[in-house]
Amino acid sequence: MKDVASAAGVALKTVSRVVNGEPGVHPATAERVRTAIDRLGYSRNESARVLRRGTTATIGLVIEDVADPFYSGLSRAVEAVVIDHGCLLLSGSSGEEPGRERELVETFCARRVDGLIVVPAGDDHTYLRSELEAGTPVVFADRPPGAGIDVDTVLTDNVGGARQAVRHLLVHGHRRIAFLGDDPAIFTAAERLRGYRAELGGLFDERLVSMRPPALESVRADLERMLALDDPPTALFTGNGRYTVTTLRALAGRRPALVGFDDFELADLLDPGVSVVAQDPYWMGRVAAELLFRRLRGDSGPPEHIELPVRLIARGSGETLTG
Amino acid sequence: MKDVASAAGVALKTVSRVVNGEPGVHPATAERVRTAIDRLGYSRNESARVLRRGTTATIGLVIEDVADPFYSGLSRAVEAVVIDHGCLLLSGSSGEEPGRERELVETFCARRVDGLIVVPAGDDHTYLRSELEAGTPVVFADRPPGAGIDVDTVLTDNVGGARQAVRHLLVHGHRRIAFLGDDPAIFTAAERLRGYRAELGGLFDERLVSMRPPALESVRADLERMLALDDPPTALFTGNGRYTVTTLRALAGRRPALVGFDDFELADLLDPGVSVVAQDPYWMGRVAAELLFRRLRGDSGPPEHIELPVRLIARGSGETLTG
DNA sequence: CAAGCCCTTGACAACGTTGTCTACCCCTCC
DNA sequence: GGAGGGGTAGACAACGTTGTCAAGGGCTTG
Repeated sequence: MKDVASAAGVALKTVSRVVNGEPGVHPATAERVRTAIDRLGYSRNESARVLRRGTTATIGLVIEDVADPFYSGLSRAVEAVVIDHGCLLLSGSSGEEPGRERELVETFCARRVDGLIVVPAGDDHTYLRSELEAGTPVVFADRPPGAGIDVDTVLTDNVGGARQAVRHLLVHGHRRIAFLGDDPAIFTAAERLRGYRAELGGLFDERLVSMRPPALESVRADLERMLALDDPPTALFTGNGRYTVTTLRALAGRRPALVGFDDFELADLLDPGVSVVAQDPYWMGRVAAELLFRRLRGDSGPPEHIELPVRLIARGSGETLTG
Repeated sequence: MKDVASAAGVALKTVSRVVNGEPGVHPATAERVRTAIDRLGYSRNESARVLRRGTTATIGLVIEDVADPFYSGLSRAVEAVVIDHGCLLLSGSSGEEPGRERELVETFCARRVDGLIVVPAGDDHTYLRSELEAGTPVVFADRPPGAGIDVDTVLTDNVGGARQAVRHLLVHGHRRIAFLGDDPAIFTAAERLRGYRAELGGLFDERLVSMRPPALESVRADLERMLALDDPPTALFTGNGRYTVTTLRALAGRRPALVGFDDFELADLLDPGVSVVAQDPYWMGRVAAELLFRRLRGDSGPPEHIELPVRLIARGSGETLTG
């Protein structure tokens, strides 16, 4: 900028004014400055600007894994809202590791993001306290913060969704309904198990529950074990999109009734189409981001806890009594 | 930091030393400083640091759309490499708009990223010239830069992949092979068309080519038109993952032979399994990122043009002569 | 005991920007 | 003609950090 100023024969401040479109610069001068800028290929140093102004126009997003369609959908929605507000998005994947989640949050804070959207991997967020006290708004998405922290949260109606899935299977005559889901240490998995159990009531049988990481081999083993029971399941409820796909693969052609949590591309093209209770990741991203920007605009009401509904999409796999 | 210094009763510089783990600080002093840091919840202001040091430990990534599995896979790979090098990744989606691509690149440059990985949307990259001259390394991935710019590039062997797909169908007896792909203004689409045409030779028939955005309705219309010909296609070659899925949907149960460019989740679970020539987005991301870091370490050889091979995966859909 | 060295610490400037305050010119109006 | 006002322009400090240089104290060594 100094170079531009001397090239255009004006003071530093005048260049600054031109760059920022501030009024009070003679058109001819402004033109001269712009020419110098183009000629020198100058671009404003954003770090210096941030340092001086104290605001970064940047939002941080911590998700679990960009390559998971649920989170990449959420990511895209957040990015769209962030751009609409003229801001930049910083994002990173925690890979379900609490340490990495914290690292990312701290990196983002060191870069002085104006706000944060976090899909937590861990369940201790006391490390966020000083940042929250400093006034940085934080919105938790998909999973709530750990004990002792109360901030804006956007969740899916996991319990209701699971109940809806199970009820759908019950209505179609199934009595032996298995649940295959993620480690119950993960909030959404635990909630869905809770809904499953509540809806099943007396029909609940813990031998029909398998909860561990969605590796093909382990899912297959659990499935074989269940199907070998005297009273095997006639229907399956899978706890998330990855689980549904892994289960389909493990079934290798066998087709007990199936309802999955999360919609996924091609669910309609399989035979039979896979019935699901669908979340809308794009919507969740939008809601979380809009809420964050409302906070940034100064809304300082009590923390909001939003719960998004799910939608059951029947495609065939949950409507048969074949088991 | 000033507050920390006075709280700990030391000079600014001593705090700086502790924060950066520099040697030459008495352990007891360091401990006192650390206590003060914890108590005040201090975190270093990265902008000031960048301003002073001139290096940001940040890489910028411009892709087409985070929510596309190909790009989210690439994204994840780049992120992994970037983290291994202790850097932060800035990423954004261009949405196939040249203007947005440029905006993103310029935003990243204003934030003084140390390097850039770009999946270009436009075909004029002269705007990058001053940045390149300033010494910022740039790697193009998936698509090459526009005329007049010669930088590191990591592409897929699009022509070879398309030939391989077509050859596979020819070997299985097909003579009427249609191509459904994206707008040929998109580099990869044009290249794949070129490979398709080259491999078909005299069998090429322009009535069997459809190239436009992958909207269900237009794909369906083109497909119906082709299938209504006197000598309709008995096999289809689809130009990318989104196209393959859209085509499957438009086919609505009819199953001419099909080979798609790009692998996709569940391709193996459809009936018949969908044969594809598979790219590896994760690998492309790694290669591009490693190349970028080699440049950052000072490698200043001539621009490299890497072409990654594809792999044909036969799953059944391309091995039948049913049309 | 003095010279010299290492260990620890601090003072200060500089990075590139912008907010504040002031200076100047030209015009209008009394 | 002088006072006042709007339109332009610049000087300067400050943002929070780190690199450079120098100072002080305790130790070793001749």
